[in-house]
Amino acid sequence: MGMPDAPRLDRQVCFALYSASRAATAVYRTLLEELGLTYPQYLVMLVLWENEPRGVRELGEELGLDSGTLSPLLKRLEALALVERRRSAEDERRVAVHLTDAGRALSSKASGVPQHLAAAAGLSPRELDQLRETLGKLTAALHDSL
Amino acid sequence: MGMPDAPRLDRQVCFALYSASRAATAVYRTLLEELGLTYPQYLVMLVLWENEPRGVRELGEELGLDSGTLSPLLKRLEALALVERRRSAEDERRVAVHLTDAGRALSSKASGVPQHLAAAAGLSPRELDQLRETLGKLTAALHDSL
DNA sequence: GGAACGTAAGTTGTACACAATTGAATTGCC
DNA sequence: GGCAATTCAATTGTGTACAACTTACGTTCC
Repeated sequence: MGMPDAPRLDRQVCFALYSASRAATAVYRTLLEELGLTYPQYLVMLVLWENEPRGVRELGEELGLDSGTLSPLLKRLEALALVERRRSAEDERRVAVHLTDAGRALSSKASGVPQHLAAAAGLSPRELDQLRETLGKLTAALHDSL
Repeated sequence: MGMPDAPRLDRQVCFALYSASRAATAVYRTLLEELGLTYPQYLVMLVLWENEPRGVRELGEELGLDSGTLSPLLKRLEALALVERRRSAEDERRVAVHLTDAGRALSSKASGVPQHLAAAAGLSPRELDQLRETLGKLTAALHDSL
């Protein structure tokens, strides 16, 4: 029944991680549908709601995404009229991403999302805390190993 | 400094999940490079190494992926001569995915991957166990909420 | 002040994910 | 038996991810 030493074991943690991440994205998908955002777009908006304007590189550092991902994503946010990209006057290489009024206004419509997600998670606050901490350690160790 | 009630809190667990998952995929990317596989392709091979042949739908159920993801992925595995797809004779709708000799042989080359990943994770066996369990509960709850 | 180096954002190409649709094959139910 | 409903895989279209490359701009250091 199966190959003698096929690495089944490893499916465990990494596959669990992969599955959980996709499941969370799926829940976000339904919640964010009425806002017209995807999960990565929502993450960018979260960063901008905290503090704006931000450079593309800055956004990339906060989210761990590179310009290959962010450039088209920001173009779509701009097409939705939620952000504006302006070439910096001092440094023409930089593009500052500003919120529009509509982008700022979306913040209040998104304010219920975290509670919905916490409810859908079905874990106690203690478990969520523990999970966040373990995932942080894991991410750091994985990055160090590269 | 920042919007009054922008939902920063929620970046925590879900963003941690998203980051950890991408970090794990990045480590797999370097490990699997010499095998010529991506992480999702490796997952499919793991399932096939366990038991073979499998239908596309079966693979999809094990991995939580649909035919829109699997069909092109399996085509690439076939182009690599690791699998063969054969229309079932009894039910012409079904496609059975078989391993080739090369596909079977790859199993031994992949046998070191789990250990490498466990080492890169930097977590104790107890933490990994706990993490796997919590992620399992989380994934189940998230799926139930849809 | 001009070449070498470095940095920022964008582009290209490959590979997932997933919703929605299609088309072929099977099953159920009259 | 025959047709509607279902099932299966593939396809289409959109949106990430990320490596590799390009282009434009700045900085340094002669």
